[in-house]
Amino acid sequence: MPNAIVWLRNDLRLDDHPALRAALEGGYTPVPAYIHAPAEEGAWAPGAASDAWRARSLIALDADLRSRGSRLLVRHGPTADALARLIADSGAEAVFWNRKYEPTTQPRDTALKKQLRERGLRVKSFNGSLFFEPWQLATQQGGPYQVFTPFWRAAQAQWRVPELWDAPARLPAVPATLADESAASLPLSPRPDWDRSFWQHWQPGEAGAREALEVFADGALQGYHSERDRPDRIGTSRLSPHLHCGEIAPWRIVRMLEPLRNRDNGADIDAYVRQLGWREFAHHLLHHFPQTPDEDLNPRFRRFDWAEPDLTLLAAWQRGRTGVPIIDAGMRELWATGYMHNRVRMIAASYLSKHLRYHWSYGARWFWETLVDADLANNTLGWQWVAGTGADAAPYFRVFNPVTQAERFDLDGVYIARWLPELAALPLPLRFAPWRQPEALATAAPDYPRLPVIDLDAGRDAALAAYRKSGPR
DNA sequence: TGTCGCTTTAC
DNA sequence: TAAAGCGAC
Repeated sequence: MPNAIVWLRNDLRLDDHPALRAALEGGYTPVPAYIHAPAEEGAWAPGAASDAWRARSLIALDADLRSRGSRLLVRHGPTADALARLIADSGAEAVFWNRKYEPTTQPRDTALKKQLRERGLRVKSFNGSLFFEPWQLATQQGGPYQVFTPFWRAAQAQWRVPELWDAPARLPAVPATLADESAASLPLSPRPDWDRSFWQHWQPGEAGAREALEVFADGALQGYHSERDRPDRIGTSRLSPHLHCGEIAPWRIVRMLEPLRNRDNGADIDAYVRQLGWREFAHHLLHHFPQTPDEDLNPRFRRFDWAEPDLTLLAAWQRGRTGVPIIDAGMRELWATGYMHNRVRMIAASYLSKHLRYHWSYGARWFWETLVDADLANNTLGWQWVAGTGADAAPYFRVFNPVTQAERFDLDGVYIARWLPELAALPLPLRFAPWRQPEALATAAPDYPRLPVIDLDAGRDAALAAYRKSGPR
């Protein structure tokens, strides 16, 4: 059988893998390959936490391949050279991959496709990660959607969920002449190993993704619609890092959840699928507005009076020492697990971009380095949304009050107590705003900040004043 | 997927 | 006196 390179990127799975399927159905021996080439992703090369995740995911993928008689080839970039060498060494006649949509990698992949075809290879790319290609949905005028609701309405009108496809139990062996390099040898793990504590919370890899889906389907799905905002509960799917690496296809999630639909959980399933819709929307926006990882989409903010970050305060935000418990709990959850509950992400992001008035890109960069689910489309949309600078964004004047939010969503203070154990001794209303009783705080937690780094009222007022000053419209 | 301050309404 | 309603940011 002729060989076909199956170039793996953010699709580290075997089931529901269009490129792998195309190789097999085309009568090829798949040669699965991963090429490490972070420099080609420019300023948004994967951050440390998602690298650490990917290192484990690659090892899991290699094990899955080996259990079926194949294996993963690992190579170093430049990608064009690594592919050329793989093609030469294997005599491959075809190259298949699933598309990525980032502004740096997409032009690279388009150019590669052209070059490889000119050399007589059969090359084909597929949609391996989205319900819709980012260019597929368009407004009546033919432009991109900038508001989620009409985007989602259009998506639902054309809704089609791909068939599931299970990879065969046996795969053809990769030619023995192709050299091995262990996935474990890639420089993807942070030093020092700050990620050590992550892995009691996560199992990277396709099996881990499938297990996370089962846990969600049997648990948090019931009541997801209301509980997903509760950081103190396991109220979310926790599938985001698995989705980011492509360890599971979103259509498999939908196909697994839909049969569970009953009288009680219809709103829960709809609410979850709607979140997958935001992921689609994020990719749609990144495709049409490729500058948005670095620039405000709304031009009004070019003349907005962002504050020059004080590096000490920025570090306080990063490491959970702002003096505002719900934010510090979230930032410490992030540091300890590589993840933060979505509701808390919004509260922490609002504080950075409004109370502190730092440009959201400082926060986006920190999340990029520390989130295991860091995804350029989602991270960009999320930050521009909270900061009020993006598409269909919360208006800038919508300022979250972190005390009110904590009272509403962490009502028993359990989340705060979990990540800020030093505050667990404080009684309830005080735990949300400990500066209101300095003596009690000093006794319970002598090392915790006495006051928020920015006073809540003063920060809010300054943000609103800056917004007014940035002009009409 | 907000907050605040003010007014109105209900008791 | 407090909950509910409303407009402005």
